[in-house]
Amino acid sequence: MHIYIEDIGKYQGKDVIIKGWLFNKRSSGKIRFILVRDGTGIIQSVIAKGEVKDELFKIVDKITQESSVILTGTVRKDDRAPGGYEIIAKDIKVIQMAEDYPITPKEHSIEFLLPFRHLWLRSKKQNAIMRIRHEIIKACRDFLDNQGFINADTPILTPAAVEGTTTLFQVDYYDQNAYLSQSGQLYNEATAAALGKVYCFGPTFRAEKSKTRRHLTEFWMLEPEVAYIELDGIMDLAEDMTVYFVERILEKRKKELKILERDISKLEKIKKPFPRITYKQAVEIIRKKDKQLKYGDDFGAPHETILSDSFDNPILVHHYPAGIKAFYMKRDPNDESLSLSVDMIGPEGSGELIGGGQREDDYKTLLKRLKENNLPEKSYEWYLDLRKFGTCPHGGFGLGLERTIGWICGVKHVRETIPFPRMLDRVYP
RNA sequence: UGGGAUAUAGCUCAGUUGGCAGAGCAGGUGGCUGUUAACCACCGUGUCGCAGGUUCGAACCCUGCUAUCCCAGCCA
Repeated sequence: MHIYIEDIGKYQGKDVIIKGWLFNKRSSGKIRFILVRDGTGIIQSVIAKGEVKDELFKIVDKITQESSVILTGTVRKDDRAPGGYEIIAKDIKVIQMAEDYPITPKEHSIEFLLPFRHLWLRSKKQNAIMRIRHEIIKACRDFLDNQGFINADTPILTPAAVEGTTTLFQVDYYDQNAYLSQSGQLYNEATAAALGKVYCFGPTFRAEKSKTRRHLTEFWMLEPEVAYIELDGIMDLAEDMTVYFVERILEKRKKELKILERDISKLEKIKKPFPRITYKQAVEIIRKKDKQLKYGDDFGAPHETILSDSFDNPILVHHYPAGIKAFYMKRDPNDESLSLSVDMIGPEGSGELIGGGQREDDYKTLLKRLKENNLPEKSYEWYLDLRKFGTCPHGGFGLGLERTIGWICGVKHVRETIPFPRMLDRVYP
């Protein structure tokens, strides 16, 4: 019976079939140990001379790393085996003998590994990161779905910029130009007014000349948007969702965190309530360590790290000056210079994980903002309509998936948190 | 787009004052009946990033170029 290695514990004493690839092998006299991986785990198999056909024994000596194999044998509990179980081999069928696998069992540099990303994904740590990525996605979706959110995805091909055109990828769209979406937010506002509570989740594209450990040109963003919500409610949502997926990872993916040598105690400290501080208070905290920063400046990466080092939890920074936020942010009725915006700065220097806020919901004010930003009114006609036909206070946020995974996994650079990273100088493989 | 660094064996790196091109790992062969990144012995491997220059002599010094990595702005 074909089984997966992650389920091996259920088959003690039984004969099973494992379909996978050779991870590594060792030998000692008349006994051979092979490690087979199948994507769900790694299992050791023992091949002893005299207990199997001589022919099989010879094949084992020849199998190369990453050759595809089908292993048949009996499951046995044994403390000497990594993982606690091993398979006493009865038969091994080589589906294809791999030649000179480039990623040998030793340390490699990132320069070497990146062009082999298609193979690098087979390694233990990358496997663990991808499993955590999957779990975070699933947890966020479950969290939103349980609260009655509707997944209403927004287009990737869009007619115009959301916030300026310099950072957009342009594509030919029959006889006109289109752009790859850099946010689903504006469309989210339309679906929120149609469905109440919505989210979109998909790839977003930024043609920024960014070459930092927190940037990809193609990344995934989860964007919830809610009708009849105000800034405090948006912060509650961001906080609750974060606590939810952190708990889920600690519950279901401890094994993967261990493979990644992640300090779990840091994640166990994530508890409600998160500190909520105004932009002004944040500036004061940062200025204790960096006098260069002035009120009105946006935070750079080192500033975010100073902030995150001051707390165990993620920090919700709200009421940024309107000048450093997008045109659609609603202004604070008590102070027109401030926006009803919020960013969530992740712990341990993981950076801005969430950006969002309450949207401008007044037709005349929004029109004025468009003009101030020299945005083409015609392209935004449909967006303005949302303020003409039953406007209401509403808002939401965007969560950067790769940065979130980087934080949870304790991986510094976001390129390892997506199967195939797209960066300024890299679109292969 | 700036600032910093690197480029030597398949990989990770060392290479002293300018004087024969090195090690570990991976690979190959042999040995070992419970190995855990197994171990032991033996074996092979080079456009020293590219193009010039200085020098009796350059991996090393000088000039230019190319590529890559790190950090940052913009942002999620």
